[in-house]
Amino acid sequence: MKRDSRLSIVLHGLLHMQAQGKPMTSAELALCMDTNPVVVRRTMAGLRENGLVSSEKGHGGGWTIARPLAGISLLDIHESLGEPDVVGFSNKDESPGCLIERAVNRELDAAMDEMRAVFTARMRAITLADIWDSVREPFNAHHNYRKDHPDDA
Amino acid sequence: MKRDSRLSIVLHGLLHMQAQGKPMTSAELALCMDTNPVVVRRTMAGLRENGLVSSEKGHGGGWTIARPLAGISLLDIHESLGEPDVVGFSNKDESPGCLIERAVNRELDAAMDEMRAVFTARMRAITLADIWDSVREPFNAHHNYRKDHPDDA
DNA sequence: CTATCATGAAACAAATAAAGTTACATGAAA
DNA sequence: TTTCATGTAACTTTATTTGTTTCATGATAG
Repeated sequence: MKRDSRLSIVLHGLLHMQAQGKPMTSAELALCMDTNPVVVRRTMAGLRENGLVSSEKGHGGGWTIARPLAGISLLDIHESLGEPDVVGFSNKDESPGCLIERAVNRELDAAMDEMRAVFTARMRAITLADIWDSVREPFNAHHNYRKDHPDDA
Repeated sequence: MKRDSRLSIVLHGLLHMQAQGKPMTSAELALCMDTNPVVVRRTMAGLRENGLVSSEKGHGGGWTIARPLAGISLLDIHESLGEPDVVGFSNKDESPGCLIERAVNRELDAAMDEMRAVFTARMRAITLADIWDSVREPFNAHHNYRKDHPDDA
């Protein structure tokens, strides 16, 4: 366990929810995603706060996507996870007195900012609908049949 | 201790070596950089293997930059550190069977690749000489005096 | 009503990796 | 031959992510 894989986990789960077409429990999602029900709840909690998904208790409860797929960008999801830093390195000291270290920080900060900008731009441009379509493309090409998918209703 | 800050550490050290104009011991560098002599040796080791710096034992020993500053790019240094991944997130499973997860990985991999490309391009374009110049600029502007720096000899 | 199911949340344990530290061997210079 | 400095291995500390246990809360079925 090293790098943050929550974005990967959440996206995987959301698209399984879409494929299912009805509420999925944390336990079901955890099975799909090879993880733990508590991890699912913990990770989905931020998305619920931002209105991307909703959750219901009791019989027939579970998780549901609360908005059209085309209205949920990967950036929305990233922000719902608390915007963890997507850059894997950092300066040793963020506000040093040493002029040399400040000059080093300036260069590295510029690189980090550009990396973050590239990430943000991409995540803003991609919606869940885009990924969902890319999942269904090979299937449709093979079977030439699309009626049994929930979003075709 | 969270993110990898070795690049920051090494750059800081190299420019202090440049400022000093003579070999600096690991202990001296560690003081400048608020770290430990062993950390300095460990971090500089990769740079020595790649011929960017040299080290000498015994009296008067220490670390020296082995090439002109303009011939050392930040990418050279990054590679000498073993090319640690500069992206701070990852896929949960790199080669999953699930088609949905594969589609998710495709999107995130594309974003990660673009971030790495941006980083690499920037690091390739910047040399130690560039940063060294940016350190001296404010000094020169203030004092209008440049003769006491080793690289002006 | 109550038994069951599912989320909510807190607390704790395991895994990983960077950085710090200790200890000692090696080799060069005074 | 003493001192200084690197080379290296082993261990500890700290930070972060993920996994796990436990129990409270609330909703539905019967």
